[in-house]
Amino acid sequence: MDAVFRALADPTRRQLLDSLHARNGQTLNALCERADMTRQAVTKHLAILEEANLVTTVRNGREKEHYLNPVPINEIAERWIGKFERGRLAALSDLKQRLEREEP
Amino acid sequence: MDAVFRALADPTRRQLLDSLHARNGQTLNALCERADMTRQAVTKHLAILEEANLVTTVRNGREKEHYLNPVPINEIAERWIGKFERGRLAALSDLKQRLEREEP
DNA sequence: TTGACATGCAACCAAATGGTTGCATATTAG
DNA sequence: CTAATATGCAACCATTTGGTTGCATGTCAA
Repeated sequence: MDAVFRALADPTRRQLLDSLHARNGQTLNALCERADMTRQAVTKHLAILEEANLVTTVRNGREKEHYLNPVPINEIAERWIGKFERGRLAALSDLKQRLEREEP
Repeated sequence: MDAVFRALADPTRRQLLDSLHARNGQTLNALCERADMTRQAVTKHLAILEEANLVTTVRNGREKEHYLNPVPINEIAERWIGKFERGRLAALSDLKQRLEREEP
């Protein structure tokens, strides 16, 4: 879970996920074309995404296909974000009340 | 949005959000008691959470109350995570169709 | 008023991060 | 076979990050 959050923290990595979301199974070089950095930098980002289980790879000859795995994102949405959403309305009205009390 | 993702990347900060979720409006010292670091370190984390608009503060005399703001988390859930969840179901049904076609 | 308490600010430090370059390896095409 | 292509590995570097210590400021209570 921590690995997923840290993987999502970087905009470049989110852009890579976006790219895979648009076209799944892209090769490393294909992903590099859309990114403004060296291939090796992209490789590092992909390794972090893989470690967070957000990307799965399949070796195909000398190429490596990258597939998006949305399960960890789904888990975060359900197990972590859901908790805060449930408390959302209550917290907002609570904050509003306190602010109004501050300024009579 | 980027600030929110980066703020959520650190486990200490997520723990602070948890703490505020359990008891909203806590003071800095109160938040420090649950954290295993100096007050100044907690201050820095809270500043990052504030900059991401995840935490709002109200000065109350010599104390400062911290309130959780779940709106940015909600926005991420709706605008960003939702996209991948939609793709997930599509991918699943796609996989299901392929499997069914594979095995007639 | 004075001392204790809550927070703020700044300098400093080690480690992690994000990127580069250079070279190695493996596979496919001609 | 050989050359081009696709990826892997490692060393190196600058900046950011997460933490510390030390001191300053502001507020409440006795």
